[in-house]
Amino acid sequence: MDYLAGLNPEQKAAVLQIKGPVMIIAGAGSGKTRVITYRVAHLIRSRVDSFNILVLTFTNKAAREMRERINHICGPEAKNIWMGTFHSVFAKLLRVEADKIGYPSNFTIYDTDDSKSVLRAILKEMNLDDKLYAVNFVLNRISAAKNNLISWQAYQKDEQIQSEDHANRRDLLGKVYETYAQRCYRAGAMDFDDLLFKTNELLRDHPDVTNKYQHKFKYIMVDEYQDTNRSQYMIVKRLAAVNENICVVGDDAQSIYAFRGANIQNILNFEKDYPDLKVFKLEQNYRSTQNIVNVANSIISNNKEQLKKNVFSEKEAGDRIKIMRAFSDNEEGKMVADTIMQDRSTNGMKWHDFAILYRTNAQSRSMEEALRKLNIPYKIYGGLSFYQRKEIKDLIAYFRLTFNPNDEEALKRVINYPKRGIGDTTVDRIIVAADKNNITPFEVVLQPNYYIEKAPASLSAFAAMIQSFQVLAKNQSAYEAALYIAQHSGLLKDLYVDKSIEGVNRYENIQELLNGIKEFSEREDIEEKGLDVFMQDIALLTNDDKDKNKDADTVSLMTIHSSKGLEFPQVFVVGLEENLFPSQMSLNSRSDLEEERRLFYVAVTRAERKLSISYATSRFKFGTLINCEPSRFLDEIDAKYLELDFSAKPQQSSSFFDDERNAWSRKDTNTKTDAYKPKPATTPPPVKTTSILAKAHVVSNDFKISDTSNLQVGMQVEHERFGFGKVINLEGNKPDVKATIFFKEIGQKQLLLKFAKLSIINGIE
DNA sequence: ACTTCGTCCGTTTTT
DNA sequence: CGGACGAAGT
Repeated sequence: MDYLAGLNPEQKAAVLQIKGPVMIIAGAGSGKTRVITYRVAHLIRSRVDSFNILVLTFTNKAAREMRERINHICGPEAKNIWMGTFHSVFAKLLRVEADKIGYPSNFTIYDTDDSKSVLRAILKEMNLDDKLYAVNFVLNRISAAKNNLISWQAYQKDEQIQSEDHANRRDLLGKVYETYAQRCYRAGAMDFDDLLFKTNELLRDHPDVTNKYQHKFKYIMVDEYQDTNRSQYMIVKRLAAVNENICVVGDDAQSIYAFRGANIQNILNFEKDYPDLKVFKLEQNYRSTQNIVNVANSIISNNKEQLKKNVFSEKEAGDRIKIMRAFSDNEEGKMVADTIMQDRSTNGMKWHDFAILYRTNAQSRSMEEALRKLNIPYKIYGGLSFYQRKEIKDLIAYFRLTFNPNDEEALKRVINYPKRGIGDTTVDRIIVAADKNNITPFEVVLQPNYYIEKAPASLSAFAAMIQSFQVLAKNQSAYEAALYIAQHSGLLKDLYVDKSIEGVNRYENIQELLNGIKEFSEREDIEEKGLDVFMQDIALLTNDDKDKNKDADTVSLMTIHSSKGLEFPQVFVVGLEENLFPSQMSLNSRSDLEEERRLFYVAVTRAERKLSISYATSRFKFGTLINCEPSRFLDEIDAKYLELDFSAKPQQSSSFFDDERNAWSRKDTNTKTDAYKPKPATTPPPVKTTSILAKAHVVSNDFKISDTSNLQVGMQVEHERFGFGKVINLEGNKPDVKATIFFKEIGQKQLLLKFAKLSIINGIE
């Protein structure tokens, strides 16, 4: 029982309570992960079969870390535990049970880009106003519906929803949702929300299946429970219904994902679901100094809705929290970089002891620039992940198509990449034919001449190629198949030819992916090593996956959202300005604002020893400079914990920041509104630059378009815009003759004669 | 069929 | 400022 020794009484009690419903309210830095891992270890030591344990997390990283730690304590038994993100665990389950809901077990997982692309196509087909039906809006709406377990049928029947859509002149949203759902189904694809939504349908409609998993997962633990949405909530509730050995862990103060459907009520009301619930509160913070904890507490106390708890620290009081004011976003970056430079040498710290946290990804730019200037090594977390890069998605699209030829998005992505003469019009014809005949686009491609007019021969070649991939993928290892596909699709060559910096980069990325697949192929610990297995949850992987040099000594930059669960000796929270943090979007409702405040709470509680908070009084937004006022959140912190790092005015009034805010409004009462108007009226109309170049050549009086069918090398010609030139080469056949012409004013150009308007001046000199 | 250029648009946050 | 999309040119 050695693992219990290092726990405080509350932690220990939570670990030991393995039967029945349990809720652990874990304040920031209170040793939550330890408690979960030890609790799992304790389950196994208590002779619970590891096959009967399910642990759900929100990020792959959390799952991986936890598995490692449990592995450490329990050894190989850990492997049998179902542990992972909601999305990956239920994707796995759905692949097993796919036939029950009419899906192939190798269904594709559409990422957000895929979903948007499907929607764009639908909205276009339906001829809907792209202002009213903005893709992002529509996707959010559908996503919200799914997360609340509202099917498209229910959506269309729901009077409240319908009247709301009607009032907004978006009557066809329900129809869009329906088409979207059908399109995904036809493609054998599920989006992120479907993974949970369909799991719910499966469990709802198949009692035998539900029963099976209820008895399999006798012990269920859910991390970050405050971030669950209705869909996740219902899955957990169903699975736990028989044994009720359900343990949820979370912190209502750190619920920051309402925007994607998380419902904080799930944790606030958990007790109502399980009356004989045992609640444990972990209130001692082992991470941060007292000052930091106190600041965090004073921030969160402004929220109305919360479970009451008293987070405290017994560490030293620590430094006061430094508030920095900058005059611009660039200066803010400079101040942060300077401070890092200085503190590192003064206090003998490592680069990796520092983190810079911001509200929006766009803010990383000014920080990066400042760090680069001082040669400070840094790493940006989040942003677009390896798997979101174009070249990676392209190759993966070939893989997807190989295993699921119905995957329409994958098909559209690669049917003409690399270029093989299948243009948009042909693709449109394919889609139309597929819709009309109620078949998948790939089936059209298999018999192009039967379904569409004027099918290019390259279509059949493309189909044959994909089919050859299918055969190959069955018989070869993941690596062999992947390499073959990369080569024979032409993708590898296409990238190889591009010798630009980005081109070389892309080529290297592909190599890196292939290496990753190779490693996968050589793994000893799994049975099935086909490319299809590798592919299964690749859509669910995110950035932190292939961190080869995660030990590198660098400053960390990331959004506050992605910092959740992490901790750093010294933290900078930047951009504490009205309309940025709190975000402008959150100012309309109390609950949104409270979520912003929780986000601030999360940011502050990442710091172990030192915390600096900064704001700028002006910054660039969409390329224009705007004025900013300090965030209201700054006022909410008790001033006694603060240290203002600029020549502060005498603090006679209750709040310094009030002064500054008033100063702004006195100076310019329109600051707020001006900044967010699309374009200030003062901006002069943009100067047309095109005509200047275009008119560089004045056409001769006797310019008339000649018949160029007998054009020969060496002839002098005149072009409307390019001026006088000499033909230096001709290539290509009949209608597609391409001429290379050297123009006196402009230089060498390639022109297609069937389009070019040329006047022949004279013959060969 | 493909390329290039101009316009419009917008940003939270992510599995 | 940067990406996404449509129009016009090649």
